[in-house]
Amino acid sequence: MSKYMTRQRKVLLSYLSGHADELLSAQEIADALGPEAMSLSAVYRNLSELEGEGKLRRASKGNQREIYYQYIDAESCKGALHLSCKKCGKTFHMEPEAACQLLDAVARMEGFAVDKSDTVLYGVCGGCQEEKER
Amino acid sequence: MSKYMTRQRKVLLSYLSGHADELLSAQEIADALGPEAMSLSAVYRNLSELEGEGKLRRASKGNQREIYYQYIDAESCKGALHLSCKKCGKTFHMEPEAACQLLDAVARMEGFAVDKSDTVLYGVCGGCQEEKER
DNA sequence: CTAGTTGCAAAGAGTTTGCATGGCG
DNA sequence: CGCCATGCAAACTCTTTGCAACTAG
Repeated sequence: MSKYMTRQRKVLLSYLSGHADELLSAQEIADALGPEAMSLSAVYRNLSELEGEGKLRRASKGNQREIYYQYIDAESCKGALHLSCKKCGKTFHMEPEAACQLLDAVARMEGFAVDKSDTVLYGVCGGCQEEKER
Repeated sequence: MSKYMTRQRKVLLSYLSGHADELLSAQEIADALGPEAMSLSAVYRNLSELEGEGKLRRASKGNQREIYYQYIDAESCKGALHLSCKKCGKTFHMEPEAACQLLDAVARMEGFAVDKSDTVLYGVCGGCQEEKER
């Protein structure tokens, strides 16, 4: 898709690499990079391309209308199932083998083939559960 | 929250009851009810209220920017895990017991407490898998 | 050089809100 | 009757797009 590696694209990719798995809005990314780095529209256009390449996923956050983008780093995320904590907002990874076992179980029982890259489990992480108990 | 049961509210609730679990946009609902039934803004206002009461969930569909609403009928959905097919768009329910087993497994392995009412598994349903094979 | 990219500003799409009118209880 | 809800249209927010200037290869 992308033929040229422009200055803007480099900065964006660099930023995203350092923030893999985080839910970021286009505006947040543009702000983080600074107005001199690249325009908002360039952010949108690059995000769209990354999405087309499957390196990025669109997601919604809470009950907001804004679109959030999540960079899926090939190495750290391959095959992992994503767990998102509603309290602290952090994303966790479930080991690929364990995730496959679970999803295979769903396939056997329901005849439904779950797609790991599109699915996110929402709940409360271990850390936040402890806080709650106190 | 809602103090009066207006004609519009009745029509809306009646429609939603017959379409529990479906992903519907505000516009689709307004169109289905007809322009005489209620205005688009009334649809939005009522949906917001239902959301506040926990009877409705916001969701995003595919990679669209539109917000979709899903009516969670207390009886048919309690405890069930939702499975959403990316091909046909239909939503399926996974039996409560089976779902609990799976999610308990996640809790044990990862220390992560999954919330069934917020989680949706995306993938391809049995019917669409067969079509694909042909 | 040439085609892909960028910035800016204008256009779109969807959702929310202000205000006067109307209707439930 | 009083107050909540509705309808309409304007206001908003976020995202996309047109176009001329720019730049990577």
